[in-house]
Amino acid sequence: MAKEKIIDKGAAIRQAALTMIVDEGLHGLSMQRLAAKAGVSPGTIYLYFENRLDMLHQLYLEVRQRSDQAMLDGFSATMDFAAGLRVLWHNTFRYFVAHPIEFRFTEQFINSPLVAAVLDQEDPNARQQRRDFYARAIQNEQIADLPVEVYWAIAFAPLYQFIRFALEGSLHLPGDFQQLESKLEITLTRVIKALQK
Amino acid sequence: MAKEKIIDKGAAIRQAALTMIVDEGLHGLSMQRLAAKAGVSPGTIYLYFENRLDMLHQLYLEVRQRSDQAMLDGFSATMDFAAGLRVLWHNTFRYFVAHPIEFRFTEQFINSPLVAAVLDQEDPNARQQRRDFYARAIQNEQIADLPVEVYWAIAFAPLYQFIRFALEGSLHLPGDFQQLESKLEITLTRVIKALQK
DNA sequence: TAAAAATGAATGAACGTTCATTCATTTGAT
DNA sequence: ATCAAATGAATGAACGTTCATTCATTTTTA
Repeated sequence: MAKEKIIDKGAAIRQAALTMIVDEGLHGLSMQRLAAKAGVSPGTIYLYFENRLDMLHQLYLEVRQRSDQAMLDGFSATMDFAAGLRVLWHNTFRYFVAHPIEFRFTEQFINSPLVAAVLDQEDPNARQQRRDFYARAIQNEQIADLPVEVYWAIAFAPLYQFIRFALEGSLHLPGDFQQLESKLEITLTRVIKALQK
Repeated sequence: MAKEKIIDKGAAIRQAALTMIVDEGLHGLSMQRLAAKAGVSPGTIYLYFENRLDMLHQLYLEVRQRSDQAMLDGFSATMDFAAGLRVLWHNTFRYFVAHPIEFRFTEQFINSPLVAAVLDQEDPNARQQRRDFYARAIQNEQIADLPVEVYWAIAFAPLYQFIRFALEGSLHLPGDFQQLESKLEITLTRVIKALQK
């Protein structure tokens, strides 16, 4: 009943584009070489995307949507602060360790001027959930009443730096993932301490 | 005795290149448009740089050298941990708030695959000083005996995130810089708390 | 006036994008 | 059940432009 192999050209293009960007940079993505790598003709790309810039925007929004979704798995803004932050941290860490190409693509994109064009198109639900969580934690006196930039810089920047380390390192060695998760836990514990009243 | 105006073409090229990259991305830097913007002919660029890639590498290493120098101003690895970290944070913050283009260029570059080619050419003295400072702080029990990734993620990631916020925000408004420095100080205090034994 | 610095026209390769064309599949009339 | 008509996904050659780079020539400096 099921087809033996459905060749989804749109998916092939997306996949090839991400790895090309990660390997060669945003400037290294040429439409003709992308077509060759995706096993598709140049014209085909333009059936799926309006143009090169539109493709980059779409790629980012899709990748970002998926990681935002993964981050919120099992999370609720009404959770106890330490428990909620732990969920956010572990979800994010696991998702990006499993999807390193998406992590590096995201980092390249958000550090390029391209990001300005899509900032307002990011998932508003994810954003709102994180906001509510922060507001509630202050209200319940689970964390100090810190300015939002201070809160954000302490609560999340170490997480992303830690993921960067994890992806640079020797993740292929056995046992490394567990060791990393335990170091992540140490980091998280101290971050929570830093935010408390 | 001094010339009225010394036109340093090398400096004009470097300056124009940085702003072009910040405004249009690494892929937006074309040699011909760069020449036009720097008020120089295309061939002139090749008197100062071997080729486009060499220029990007040199730009990064020079920018990085200057920010590393600024960061270490008045710092010594033998300082008390809290005092030393405060010097590093404020130096870095002030330098990049005064040089936003260099900050954004650096962020773009280190998040691109180009960084791999120059990682081993970064200032080894700056690196060693930071290492010594970390080792001493543990030895003197001024901070907990944390894995280096944990230490680094907590001690510096919030600083760079905070600079990112500062550069996005309305720095041109009067009084904003002082307000930012006081928020930086709040962040630093909590980071130090997170690292202590 | 000799040397050094700078020029800018020229080059071929590569770029993003277009579009006339193909053809396997789906539709609908019989 | 048959088959002509219609569809639209996919192609890839071709377009005009822009790319990084070169080098014979001119300008500036000392």
